[in-house]
Amino acid sequence: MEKESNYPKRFKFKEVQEKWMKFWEENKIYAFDKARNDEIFTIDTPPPFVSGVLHIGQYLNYAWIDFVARYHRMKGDNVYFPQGWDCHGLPVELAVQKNYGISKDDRESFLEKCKEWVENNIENMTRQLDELGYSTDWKYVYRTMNNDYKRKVQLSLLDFYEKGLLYREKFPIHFCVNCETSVAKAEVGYKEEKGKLWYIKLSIVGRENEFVTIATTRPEYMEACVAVMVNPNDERYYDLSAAEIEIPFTNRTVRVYMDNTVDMNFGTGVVYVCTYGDEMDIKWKIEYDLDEITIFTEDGHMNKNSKYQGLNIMEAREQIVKDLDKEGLIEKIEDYEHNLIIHSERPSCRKPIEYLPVYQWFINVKDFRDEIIESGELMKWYPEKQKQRLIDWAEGLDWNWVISRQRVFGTSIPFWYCKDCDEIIPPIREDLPLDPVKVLPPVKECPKCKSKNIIGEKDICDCWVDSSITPLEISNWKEDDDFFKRAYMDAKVHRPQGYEIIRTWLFYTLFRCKVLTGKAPFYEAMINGMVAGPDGRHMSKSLGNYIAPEEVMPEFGTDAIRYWTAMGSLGDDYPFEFTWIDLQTKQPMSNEFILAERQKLLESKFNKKYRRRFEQLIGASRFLTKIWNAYRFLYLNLNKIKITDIEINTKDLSAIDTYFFSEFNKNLDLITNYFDGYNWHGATMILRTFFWNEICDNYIEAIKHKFYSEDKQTREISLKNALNLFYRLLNISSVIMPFISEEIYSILFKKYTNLKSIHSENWPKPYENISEELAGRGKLGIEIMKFLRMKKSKLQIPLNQEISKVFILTEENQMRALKNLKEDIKNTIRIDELKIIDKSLENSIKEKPDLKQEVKELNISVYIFK
RNA sequence: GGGCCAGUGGUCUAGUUUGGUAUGACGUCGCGUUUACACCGCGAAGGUCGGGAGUUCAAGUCUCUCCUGGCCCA
Repeated sequence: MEKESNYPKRFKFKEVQEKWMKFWEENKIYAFDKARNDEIFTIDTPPPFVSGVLHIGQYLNYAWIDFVARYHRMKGDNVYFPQGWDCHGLPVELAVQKNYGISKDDRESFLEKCKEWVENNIENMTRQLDELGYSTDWKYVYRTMNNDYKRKVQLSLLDFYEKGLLYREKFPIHFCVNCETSVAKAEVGYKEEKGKLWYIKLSIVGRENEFVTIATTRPEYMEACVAVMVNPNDERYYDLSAAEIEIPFTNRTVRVYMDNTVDMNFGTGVVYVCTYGDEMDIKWKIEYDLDEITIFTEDGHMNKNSKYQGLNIMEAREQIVKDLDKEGLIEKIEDYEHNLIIHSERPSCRKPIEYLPVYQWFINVKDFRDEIIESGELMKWYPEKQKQRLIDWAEGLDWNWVISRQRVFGTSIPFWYCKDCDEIIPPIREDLPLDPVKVLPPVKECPKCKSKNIIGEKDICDCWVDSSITPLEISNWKEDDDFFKRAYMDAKVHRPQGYEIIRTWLFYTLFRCKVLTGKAPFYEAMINGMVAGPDGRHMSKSLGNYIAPEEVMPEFGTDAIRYWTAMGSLGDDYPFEFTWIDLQTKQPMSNEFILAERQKLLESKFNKKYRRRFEQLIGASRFLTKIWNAYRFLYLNLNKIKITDIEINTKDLSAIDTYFFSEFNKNLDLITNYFDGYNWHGATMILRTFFWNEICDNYIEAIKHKFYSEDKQTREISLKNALNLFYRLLNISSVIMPFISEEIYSILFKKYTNLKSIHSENWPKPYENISEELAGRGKLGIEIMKFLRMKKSKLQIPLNQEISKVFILTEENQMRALKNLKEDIKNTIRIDELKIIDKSLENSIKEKPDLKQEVKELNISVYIFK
């Protein structure tokens, strides 16, 4: 007998994970073979933003990607599976400012710190992915902050410039006049505020004493008014079509436009368009090509375009209202509650945000709407319905892409411009990558106006400019033409991602890669949903429904987490379940109660009183334990029964074996179909049910007795058959649960194959030459066993106790089959005396059974004697 | 405010494209206690498919509307 340590009762995932993580890396189990020259299956994985830790939603995302990689490798595809890191972003700058107290103005050391911070985070997150069993080949890792990556980004921008698709123009951005800085969209928020609605009368040109009344929350914008809008369906204003309106205190008039996005129920149904009161103003300015009249300075005062020059915004508002009132132009003032856009990410500020036009860099994307849709249509979508998100977005697109950001840590926009005539000066291709702030322009003077006033652009690229060329980065675009052809042009490129970035990452990638290469980048996309809290709401710390991966990984291990992710459904949100439990009473507690307790108690006390129970992960762990126990049983017998291989011979198959092999074939087919459609949920359900309820509860139970047979050959053949079937199931499991599969493989199967790792194994094949007729007989046997087991339970006979006598009556045509199954039934159910009797002899049975029942479906009657 | 997606027993989930009274798991309850596994086995209860209206012989499945949640945009 071997020691307990050789077949531990429990699956010790901690040690197992460490062991195999190391083994896989040292033996390069997941290495991409660049020399292999068949078609490449490229997986264009999302480069996660290097926030420091992966959250549970990303675990789902990356586990799924790993399923794709493992499954396709097993299917024999030449899988190219690199991983990257999205390094740039506002949060890096904010973190560095906060954690190191360095200002952006100290550009060089600030950038150094940003890099350092990113490096640390990449290290942590790499470790997390390794722990997740992520089978990427780290040899092909990339980072958006590296020079070779930046080079590709800048080359692509130069291409766009040369195609006439890149330009520079003034465009309004969020601007905080309190902090005197531009702010990113992520830094602004909305605040409910009680304000006023001013009704202002404006006179109509050429119509004596006729006025139109507009309603506004921002009267100080009056002087920046460039148009007046009404809804074309608004009967009140039919006569206003194309009328000219006088703007008070200016010598200007503006036109009235009809636009059906105007809300007829707001105020009077007439609104004015200014530079720029809100986002609608920006939209209308572009749509109707309106003038641009700025009246604010960057420090929040009126500028030279205003008669109130020098006053701040609120002072100007007061004054203009007074002046309008003096002229009798204020019709009325109402209280009004509205959402104010504020600088919400800086708690010390939280002041209103204005829109100020500044020079921005643009890429023309509007003209490529149809091409993007076409690229989307060319792809296979899993699930199909997510395609709609892309198409709706593309169809509704009405702005070009603003690619510049007023930040410092990012890819430089590699252009200069002439301060006098706005001419753009491109870099020399061979000089890329470069930072135009630090490098002199390739010309001495402006080629257009001869000015010497040439400025290097200091804005940097939006992160999506970096990340929307990932298929080009991983295929070595403009570095290695041969590999680019193989890994992009001729490859099947798979794109896995969440639905929340269809409109950004996927959209821009489809756009840019097509423009740059002429070929739509993707063969297919697999879309995952978002992970929600147990209440179905978005996970957030303040809602108390948040869970960090490190809170559950040590308790349940990787395979259980991966199993949980596999149970999520394709393209839909998936809640992470847990229940709060009172540790004393063991009762579940409501979320509201827990939130209240959290606020009342100290954290340490709270943690002593309450604990979370993770139902889904418990369910996953049980399945792992079940697999583990099945392995242990086979292993224990393998120690007693010596076999030299696990090959099967069709002629050695019993009816029972045949039935389960046939069932395996059917289930393999189902699972393969589910996997082909990236429906992990469907596949995992089948695997679990088949393995647990068929293989463990029925198959192993039904062949157990053969392991103790007197006949050596019976013992060997039955064990071989069982191991063979178990191995195929283990191969399927290895996609979802790589650690337990490898562990069992190493103990049970390695000696019969010549593979270092189960992860080098192929996708299992179905059993050949299976007699369906024999399988039918096996099924009959199993059904009878199930029936007898149930009745034994009903009669309260312990399962290990023998039933003294059982008669099975059946018709002539089934007699032979049952006689062949007799030993299996007798030994599995533990019956002392089992008789198969012809039904026509029923009347001759004199004994009184404890239970007598006819089973029509099986065409039998059963007599049971306790 | 707009667009899209989702809403199935206490909880999660299959089924919705091609209409015919619902799948599996967790939990609950009853019985069984041990040479693979009580993180087990056998069995049972529990839903009319978010609300309402409509189409149809028939709707979870089609149409409309409302509610709730999610994502993106505003």
